[in-house]
Amino acid sequence: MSVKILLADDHQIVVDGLKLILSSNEHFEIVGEVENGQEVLDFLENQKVHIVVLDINMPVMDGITCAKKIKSLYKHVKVIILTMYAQKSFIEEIIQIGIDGCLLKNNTGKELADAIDRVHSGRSYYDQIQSFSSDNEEVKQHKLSERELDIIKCQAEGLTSSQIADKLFISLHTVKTHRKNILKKLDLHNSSELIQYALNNGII
Amino acid sequence: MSVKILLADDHQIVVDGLKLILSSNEHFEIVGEVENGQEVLDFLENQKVHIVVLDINMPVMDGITCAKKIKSLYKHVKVIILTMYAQKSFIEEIIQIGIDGCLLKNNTGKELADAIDRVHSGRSYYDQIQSFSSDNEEVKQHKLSERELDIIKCQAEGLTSSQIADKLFISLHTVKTHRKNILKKLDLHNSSELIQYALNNGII
DNA sequence: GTCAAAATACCCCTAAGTAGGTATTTCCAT
DNA sequence: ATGGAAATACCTACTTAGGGGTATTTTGAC
Repeated sequence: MSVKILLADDHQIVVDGLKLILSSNEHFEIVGEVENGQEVLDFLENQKVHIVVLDINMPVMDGITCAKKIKSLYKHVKVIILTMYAQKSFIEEIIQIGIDGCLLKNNTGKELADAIDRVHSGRSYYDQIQSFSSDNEEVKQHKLSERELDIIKCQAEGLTSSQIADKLFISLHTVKTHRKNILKKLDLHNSSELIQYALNNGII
Repeated sequence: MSVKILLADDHQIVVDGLKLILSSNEHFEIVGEVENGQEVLDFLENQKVHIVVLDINMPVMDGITCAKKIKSLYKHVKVIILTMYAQKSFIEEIIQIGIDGCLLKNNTGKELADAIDRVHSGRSYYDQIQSFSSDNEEVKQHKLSERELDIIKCQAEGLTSSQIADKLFISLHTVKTHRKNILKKLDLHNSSELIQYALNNGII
């Protein structure tokens, strides 16, 4: 029986490429292509899928959030994350969520195919990432809370602290406290570094 | 005679995909794959290439800088830019440099093949971009000077204004003036928006 | 129920950024 | 050589961010 694969990436040309890479393997079957996390969930409602290949940086719903929902709603569906950067800060989260595989986009197509085979057979596939997963302690300290992520997202939109306060219905003091904690956790020192970090780590 | 194509993208999986997409067309020949702009120039020194397909966001040397050098050193070599975002701010520059084609990564593989055919036959291919190129006036106002780009890059590193001043050997006042002008030109209002803009437009 | 983490909110103070000017010099192109 | 853009520098003023506290309430896990 062929492995039913759903591709989720907002760049059509990447999807076209992945499709061709995977179609060279005859027991792979691309059952769908979608552009964001929400569409993944919509798709899974109606179609049988073995493996979802997820881009981390997608509009509407990002890959990590999507993976979380997949794993809580469809335990049997395997998830492979495809990402542009080595996203250290997410490794702990990725493992905790139970994501089955993780590859950088500078892997080769063959490695993706290998990862799919491996994951489909119930094992996991982490490339260039084993090194991180050992020292859980430190990683854990870097993990941000949901509310802290809210703050970052608002700030990335260019909102000032008081605008964020209004939007989230909290006090200006609270916003400042959150950002203070974020900067401390991540060892950053100003908003420029924060936005850079957030973009490079798939937070926004 | 087949069209000799050089692919330049730092994501191997995208390159693998492009290769497969293009190899379905028998008069295309992928003569090389490289990871950054410098390698493109090295390659062109020794090999005959008709068309270079360039990613904008590459390490070591970005796509725009590379395209400039290609066009000044090898007038006969055609350049097609492949980019993640609609990079409004670069359109004027792209046209001025004489880049032959520009596609977003959310185009399909077939569109890339069409673009290559079109460019190879001496025409140009701009997708979703014609709309910008008409009103040159406004675009020109958004163009940033070299020094302004320096300031942005420093700020993206997390440097404060006085640190930037020290690094560039100019006065704190000058740094502030530059940033003020940048924000005004781009109609942005704080550093978070600026960094976001810079990352989305290939400035950093 | 208890404990810890998260979210909330306030205080202080200093540093930095934002926004409006004006003005000079340097450099390139017509 | 002359105009215009770019880079430089300074002024005032106001706002925002950054960094140090402390403290309460809410929430979820065990």
